[in-house]
Amino acid sequence: MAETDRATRSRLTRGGILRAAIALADERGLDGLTMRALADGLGVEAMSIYHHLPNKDAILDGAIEEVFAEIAAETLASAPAVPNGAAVTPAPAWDAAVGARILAARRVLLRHPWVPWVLNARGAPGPNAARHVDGIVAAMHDGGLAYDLIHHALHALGSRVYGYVQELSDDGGELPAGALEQLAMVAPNLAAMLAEVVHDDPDSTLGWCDDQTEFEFGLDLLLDGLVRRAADPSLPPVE
Amino acid sequence: MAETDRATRSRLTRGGILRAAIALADERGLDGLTMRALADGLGVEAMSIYHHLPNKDAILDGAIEEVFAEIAAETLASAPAVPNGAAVTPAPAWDAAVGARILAARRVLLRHPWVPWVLNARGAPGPNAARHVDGIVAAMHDGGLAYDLIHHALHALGSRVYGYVQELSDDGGELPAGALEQLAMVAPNLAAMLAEVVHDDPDSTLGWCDDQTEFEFGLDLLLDGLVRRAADPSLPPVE
DNA sequence: ACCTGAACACCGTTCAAGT
DNA sequence: ACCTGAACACCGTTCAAGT
Repeated sequence: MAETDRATRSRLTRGGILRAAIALADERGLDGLTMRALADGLGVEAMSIYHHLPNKDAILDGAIEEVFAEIAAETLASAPAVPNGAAVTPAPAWDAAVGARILAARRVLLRHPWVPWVLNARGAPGPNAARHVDGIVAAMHDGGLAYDLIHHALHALGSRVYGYVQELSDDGGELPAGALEQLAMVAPNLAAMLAEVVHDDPDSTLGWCDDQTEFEFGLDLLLDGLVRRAADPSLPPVE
Repeated sequence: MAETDRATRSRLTRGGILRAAIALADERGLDGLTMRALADGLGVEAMSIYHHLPNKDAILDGAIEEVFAEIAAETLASAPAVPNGAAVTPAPAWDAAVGARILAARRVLLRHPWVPWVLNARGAPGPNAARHVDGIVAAMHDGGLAYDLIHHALHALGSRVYGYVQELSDDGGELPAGALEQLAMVAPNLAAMLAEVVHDDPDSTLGWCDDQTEFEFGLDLLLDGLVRRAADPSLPPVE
């Protein structure tokens, strides 16, 4: 079905190109997403794409926007929209509401591991991304936070707002034999820590993503600190 | 002097290549660091470099290691080494010691704005980077934190351990006229926040780096939370 | 041994044709 | 209007020579 679709339909659409780009990046990674490979998958010549999207950056931006549409659906399914009138049900704590939105985004990004790389390189480009952040700002504002604190909070959360943190250590994997002993010669404390922390995270096979526990730990750390500062503005360094 | 140096010395060295690579990336950005441009600056043909470094990734890894040597010097100048015996002077609070090390790294990265991109793409590769992390682990361990909590802390701090956070919003700049009104139609809460937060950060001209206040706010938020969890292990979600 | 020049296999993209 | 094919200006890198 999808096969005949692809074979018969030589007519390109912006949406079809973006969906194909997402599928290709999901499957072969960001390096596999080239204009020529994308055109190949669409049964078309590379240059045909330029009649619907101006350049590759536009494809990446468009693909990211599609992903934020997915995030919006996932958010709606798990976190109710913020009512902008009086709440009929008892309002949930704002930090739980924010956490739910962020974790919904994370679930979607786990299906599209290349997205963080594009976001790092190009930022979050369009209205769908803006709406995602807007929902978080709204939840915080409804929780009584001042815009100034909300602004600091967005910076402190950083990429976590979009559901990811760039993983740098990749300590989940199995180190080769003797690696720990060699590390101990240059970084004994780090080696001692790694030796003690038995690491069995079968989930962290994706190199980019930290495992769920670490993500939630860092998220709670930040949200807790923000809750405390919202309650007691005399706390350390807001401005 | 440096001119004649470059002109007369056609003899290449690994160190000289790495220093030239750093200077080139500092000056023209990561995209400007190509094998051909690097060779040009060294007064040599592109292929000559391959006799001293196996490939471009090795150049990037080597350059990062040089930068971590700079960080070590900066750390030594501002944060005393952790004594591994009994402290003669009253030991500083571990969070202050960790913060000093991280802020020292940040000062160095401000001189090399391309480094975060390489670290994101390739991780921190060598012994100098390991020693930097080791100093932070040591400071935490001396402060009485368990290795398990230290491990969580490293994940929660993420790239902040190396002195940076990837900036995504770039909200410091001047928005074009009417942009805020247009944003308000799709993201009213976000727009209201931006409207209220007058942003005058002349320092944040580097797109990649958040300004010092935001960096320290997020850092303090995390360190405070870690201090509390170290003092009261019954707190939320350690494991 | 160290350095060179031409060439290869890729990129994204421009341009002049085709229908 | 939409799509094509050749070509351009770049990459990192291989290879066969040069000294």
